[in-house]
Amino acid sequence: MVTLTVSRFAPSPTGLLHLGNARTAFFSWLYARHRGGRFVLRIEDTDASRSRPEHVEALLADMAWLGLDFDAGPGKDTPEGPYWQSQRAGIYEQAFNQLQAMGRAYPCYCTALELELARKMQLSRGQAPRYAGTCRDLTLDQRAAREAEGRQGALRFQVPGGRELRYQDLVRGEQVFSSDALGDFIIQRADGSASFLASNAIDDALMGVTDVLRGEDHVANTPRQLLLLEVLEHRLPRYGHLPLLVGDDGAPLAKRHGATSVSELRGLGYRPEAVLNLLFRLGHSAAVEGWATNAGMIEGFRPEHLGRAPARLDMAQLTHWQKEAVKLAHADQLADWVPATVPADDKAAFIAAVRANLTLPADAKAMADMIYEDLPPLTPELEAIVRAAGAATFEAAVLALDSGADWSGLTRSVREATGRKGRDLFQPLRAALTHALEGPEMAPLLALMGPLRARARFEQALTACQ
RNA sequence: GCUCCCAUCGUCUAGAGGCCCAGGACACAGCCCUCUCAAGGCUGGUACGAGGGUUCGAAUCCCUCUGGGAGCGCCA
Repeated sequence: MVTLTVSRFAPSPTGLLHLGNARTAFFSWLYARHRGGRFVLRIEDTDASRSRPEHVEALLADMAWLGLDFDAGPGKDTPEGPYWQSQRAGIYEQAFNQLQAMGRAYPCYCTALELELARKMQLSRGQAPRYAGTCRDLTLDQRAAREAEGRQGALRFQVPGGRELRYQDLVRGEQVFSSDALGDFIIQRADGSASFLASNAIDDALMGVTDVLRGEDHVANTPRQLLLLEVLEHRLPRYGHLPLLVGDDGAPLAKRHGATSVSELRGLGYRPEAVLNLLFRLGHSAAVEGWATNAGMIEGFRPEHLGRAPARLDMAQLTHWQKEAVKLAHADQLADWVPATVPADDKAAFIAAVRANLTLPADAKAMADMIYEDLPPLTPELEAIVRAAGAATFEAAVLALDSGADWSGLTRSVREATGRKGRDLFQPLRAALTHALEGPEMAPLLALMGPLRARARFEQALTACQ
C-alpha cells in the first residue's frame, strides 16, 4: 500500500517565528508538496506559562504571509485533531495509563534540587549527566510514603538498558545510539501535563505523520521518541534533522544579528517570495537556477540535497532576492509602498519610474520625498558640481521648462546652449533636480515633479552659482 | 566534562578517487552599453582549515589536530 506523505510543522507559541523555524516549516511544507502529500500544523502549547495566544495569531499570520498553507491544523480540523496540544490532555493521559499498566513508566518523586545535585555530581566526575534511576524500583509502599509526604510524582519512561537503537535519518543517514546513554525521561510532569517528548511523538503518530523534518537540536530526542512509540505500538515516522541557522559570525542566530523574525522582515517590507528564495538555498542546494517561483521550488526541492553543516544567514543575499522580487512584483503588490504624498493619479507612473531603484518601502518614501517634498540643502559635493556647470546650464533649463519642454527637450536645449554633453550635461541637472547623484531615470522623474517644482529647483541651483 | 554532527571562494553551494591547477549564485572590482548614475551585458580576483597516511592518482577514503554546531531539563 502506498502511504501518502504527511509532514508537519509543530511550533510552540512562545515567541515570534524566526527565520530558523520558518525554514524548518518551509522545508517540511516543500517536502509534503513535492511528494503530493499533506502538511499539518500543530500548536504545541503544553507549556501554559510560556505559550501566548498572541504568538499563535502572529504565527498563523506569518505562515499565511509566507504562503505555507496547511491541510490540517488550527481552524482546519479533521478527525485526527484537535491541533492544539492544550486540548489533547485526555489523549496523552490514556497513553500514560497504558504505559504504567505495562510497567514501562513509573512515578518519580525526585525534586528539582535533588536532580540538580545529582547532575552536578555526575558532571564533576566527568560523566554525562543523566537520570540515575533513583525512583525506578520504588515499592508500592515507598511510593505511598512519598505521596503521603505530599510529594507530587512525575512520570518517567523506563528506558531499557543495553540496547542499541538505530534509525535512518532523512538527512544525516544512519544514526546509532546506546540506550544506556539515554536515561529514563519524563513523559508527564508532576502537574499532570504531558512533556514535549511524549506529546510530540504521540501526536505525530496519531496524526498520521510519516515524515518529520525538524531542527538538529532534536536528534537526541529521536531514539527516545522511537522507543516510546514502539512500546505504544504506533507506526514510526521517518525523521530528518536540519542543521541550525547561524548568524554572519557563525554563532547561533540571535537578536544582535538584526531582523531575524518573519514579522520583522514583513514589517520592513520584504516580500515573502524573497524570503522563501533565500530560505530555499540555505543548507539546501537547489535544482533551480536564479529566481524560483513557489511551483519551481516545490519541483526543485531535493531532500537528499539538504546539508549537514550549519548554514550562515547572509542578509546581502536576502537583499538580492528582494530586489528580484520587486522587479517581478505586480504593480498591485507594490501599491501600499507608495507614500500618501504621491497624488493618486501619479501612483502608477511613480511605481514605474522608481521600481528599478527600490529594495524596501523606505526607498519608495525617499523617492517620493525627492520628487514631491522640499529637498535637503545641497551638499558641498553637489554644490561643486552645480557651480562647475555654471549659470548658463540652469538658465537654459528654466527657459526650456517655460516653453513646455520635457526631459529630452530640456536636455537638448541645455546641450545646445552650453555645449555640454554626457556626464557633464546630466550630472548637474540631476544634482539640481534631485540633490543626489544617483537615482531613477530622469525623464519620468521630471514628468512626476512637474515644471513648477523643477523650475524652483533650477532657480535654487542658479542661486548657488552666484 | 562526556556524546554526536559538520568543515570547498567573504556568504550560500556543486563536487560521492582521475571529467577539478575545482563549477554556479550573491557580494566585490573592472569593462561595455545608454547623451549621467542606476538597471542591463561581459570579464576578473578570491576557496578544497592544518598535519599525517592510503593510492599510480584525493576536495573526494583513514587518522590526529584546529575550528564551528548540537545534545546531556518536570524547555520545547
